[in-house]
Amino acid sequence: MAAKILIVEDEPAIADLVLLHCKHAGYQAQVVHAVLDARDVVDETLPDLVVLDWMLPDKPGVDFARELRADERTRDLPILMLTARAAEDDKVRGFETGVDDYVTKPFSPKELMARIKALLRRAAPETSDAPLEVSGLKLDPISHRVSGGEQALKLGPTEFRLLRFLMTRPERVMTRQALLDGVWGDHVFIEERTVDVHVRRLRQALEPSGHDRMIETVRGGGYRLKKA
Amino acid sequence: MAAKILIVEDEPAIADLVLLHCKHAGYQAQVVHAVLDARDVVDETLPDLVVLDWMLPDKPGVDFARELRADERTRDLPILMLTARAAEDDKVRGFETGVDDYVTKPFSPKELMARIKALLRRAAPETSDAPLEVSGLKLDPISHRVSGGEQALKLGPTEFRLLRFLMTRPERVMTRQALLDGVWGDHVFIEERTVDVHVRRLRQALEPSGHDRMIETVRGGGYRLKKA
DNA sequence: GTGAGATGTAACAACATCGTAACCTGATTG
DNA sequence: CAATCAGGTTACGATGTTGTTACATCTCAC
Repeated sequence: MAAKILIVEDEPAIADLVLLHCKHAGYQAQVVHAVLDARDVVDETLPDLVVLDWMLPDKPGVDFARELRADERTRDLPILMLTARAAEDDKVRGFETGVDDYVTKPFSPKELMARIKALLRRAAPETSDAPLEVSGLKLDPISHRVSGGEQALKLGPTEFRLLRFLMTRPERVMTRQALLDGVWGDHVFIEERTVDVHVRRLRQALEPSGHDRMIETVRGGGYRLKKA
Repeated sequence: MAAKILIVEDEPAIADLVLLHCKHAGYQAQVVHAVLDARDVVDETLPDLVVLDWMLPDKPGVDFARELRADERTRDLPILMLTARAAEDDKVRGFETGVDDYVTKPFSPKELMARIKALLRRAAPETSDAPLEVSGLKLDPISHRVSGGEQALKLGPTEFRLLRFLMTRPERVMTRQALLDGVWGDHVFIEERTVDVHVRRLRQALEPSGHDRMIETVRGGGYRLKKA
């Protein structure tokens, strides 16, 4: 399951360079040349990381970054900014929009790939224990409380971890194996069908507030936490 | 009251990156480039957290970490190690000296900040002697008096420290290990089940005023002091 | 429609967690 | 020294949780 990378870059030489390296590293990469196209691709495929040029024909890259941050669906999508400018001022502006990392041209492909890898490795914002909310369903990792609307919900430990995992990755289809790795641990030996049972239990636990319908089954794919 | 962060890093690019992010996150941050300078700053300002590079011009960062651990004043000062080496071996060496966390370059600024935040939160100071009150339950750290409503309550020493610890962290699920670290001391070797017994005793002591129900059990998680 | 594969559901036995009481030790007190 | 007390550990039973399995139901290609 290779990570999907979207490259937004109008200079062909650079775009090709990055694309090539990404593919070589085993990622599923795709180039677009303008923000307009980028929006479409993000909507359709929801990539795992965006490599974003600062200067683009139709719109500055920072603006697009801001757009991504504004949308719940892409709030945590890692963004790596690519730019010729090295001025301190720009760095500040970049970080203020929530760009995750910053590479100035000319760059070494090796360094770029290392940073991409690092971002992907930690893409899962599981580390943060900020309260989560998806469409009225609230989960607080600190107090371990879950509520749907005004209704307090009672979850078992595994259901809690499962829901937390899903809420940090809304709209994303998670395979049963991915759920086992993420919720149970990387190397456990558990039947995939067990996931189904826990999804069922989680749905049951969410029923009182009606949020059980947020968990969609993707036939042949896995499960997905629907946003609205 | 922003937390003070000291950054010990000789590579300007990285130092700036970290500094920028710290400031952006609202911390009071300062960069020094060598252990020699770091010592001075620590003595003068006693920061709340140190971001420490592994390799420094005058001395390895680990050595400085060891120094900090040896001094009573800085024994509990959180240290986050920054290193280019990814070898497992180094990680072990880092943790052995009492480094609290470890980030390998290249790193995602987002991840770094998340870890800094986590470390700062973990070190949340017990220090204040101000009287505590949570939902009608009152505790005075100075006179060691506890009362629920009009009812005066009688607690043993350990129960008192346990209650105080919980009252400074209401609504937060505390694992048994966290309670052992916080109430008994950081590295004691005591059975986790012992916590249960003391929670039981504390509940019994709170029973006269009915506040015993404030202490909730979180199955598979630990205990939590309910607020309302 | 039919059949095969995928998913939902319920039941179950193994296991883990937790509350509680009892026990033991060492320190303190009178 | 005896009595008391606080604190840590252990044992046991009640209850909750979990992974698996078997069977029901659904979906889709043919």
